[in-house]
Amino acid sequence: MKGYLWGPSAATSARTPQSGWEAMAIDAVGNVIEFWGFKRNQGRVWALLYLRDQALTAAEIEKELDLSKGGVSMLIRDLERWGVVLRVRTPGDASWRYRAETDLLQMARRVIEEREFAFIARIRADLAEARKLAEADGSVEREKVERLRKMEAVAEATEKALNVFLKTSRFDVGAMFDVFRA
Amino acid sequence: MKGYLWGPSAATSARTPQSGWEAMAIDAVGNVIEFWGFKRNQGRVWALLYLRDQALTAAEIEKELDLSKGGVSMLIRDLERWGVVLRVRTPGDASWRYRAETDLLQMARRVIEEREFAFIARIRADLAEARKLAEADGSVEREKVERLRKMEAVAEATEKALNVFLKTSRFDVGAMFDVFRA
DNA sequence: CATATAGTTCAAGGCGTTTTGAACTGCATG
DNA sequence: CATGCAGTTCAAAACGCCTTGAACTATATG
Repeated sequence: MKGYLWGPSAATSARTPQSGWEAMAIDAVGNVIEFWGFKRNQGRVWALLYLRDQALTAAEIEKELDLSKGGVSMLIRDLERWGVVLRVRTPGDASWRYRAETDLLQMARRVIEEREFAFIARIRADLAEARKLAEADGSVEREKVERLRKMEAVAEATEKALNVFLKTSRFDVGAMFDVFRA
Repeated sequence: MKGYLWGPSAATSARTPQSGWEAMAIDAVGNVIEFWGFKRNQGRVWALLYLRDQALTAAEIEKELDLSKGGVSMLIRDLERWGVVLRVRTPGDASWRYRAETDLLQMARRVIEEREFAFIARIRADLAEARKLAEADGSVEREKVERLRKMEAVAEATEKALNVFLKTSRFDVGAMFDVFRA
């Protein structure tokens, strides 16, 4: 419903969607990717490139998704860094073109691993530290220390669940996604 | 580092922490809970009540966590609705007191189930709809429809992974957390 | 090397969410 | 039934994140 609907401009290409199904799919991917903790527009850019199945210029992406020049630059930088978009130089053309690599879930897993694990690990460390301090302080009741220990377990549980989450997306899902790589 | 450090007020109770370990633990729980998609301060309120192991008044919570009156009211409302905090009336006291129930992870799972599944389901529906439209439109290449189908698979994968995530936190973790209920 | 166009950077602005605080409601008590 | 305090509500402020757009840098071309 947002972006991607500023008039027909029918001349652009035979591919320009008349009915909104392309935009709908693009936005849907944007939403999935947002769920995984990335920016909506990162998902939309990837989806556009993937669906069109051809390398587009930054200017084209900007126009198709109704983003700003600077925004496209930054979004592409992220996607390149994660290896899900490739920058290619076409012969007679002065500007770069970008095309989608297909391992979107792989990258999600990788980035989440780096990002979230560090975060949860830090929390666990804080709780462990708090418990140690409480234990050292002789005046703290045993029961209270016990409760701190249980709270640590919450953080551990989160870490563990996250682990399973990622493992699943690696094998279960990963196998399923070999279609992409084929 | 934020909230919870406005001077000693040593008279309040023998429990008032001199060294920051209690605040540290409370903030850590706030961070875990935020990770699970709730408000940081919902976690902090729960953690305070759980750690103190006694029913506190709204005024006390307000003071201990340096929150506003209105904020405490709303936070408690949420926690009550989710069943992780109970409202109790003490005999000689005009005001309510609140105490922590111990099934924090249970509630996280329940709320996530309601909230996230609906969200992902909607996305999947959008993608399916987009594919149907594309299929109906005869001018769309087969390859493109195929790509739409693969994008649907991403959404399905997300749903599946989420499922495993929640199942894990139910059994694996759930078992571990029987200590809370004991 | 001058020019034009592509791409990058980042301060400022926009936007959605959370928190505040003041007005209000409700309840218990004298 | 008047008073005071506990609790609720909600508009406005604060906050954090994302995007914009203008200035800047890099690159290709004649």
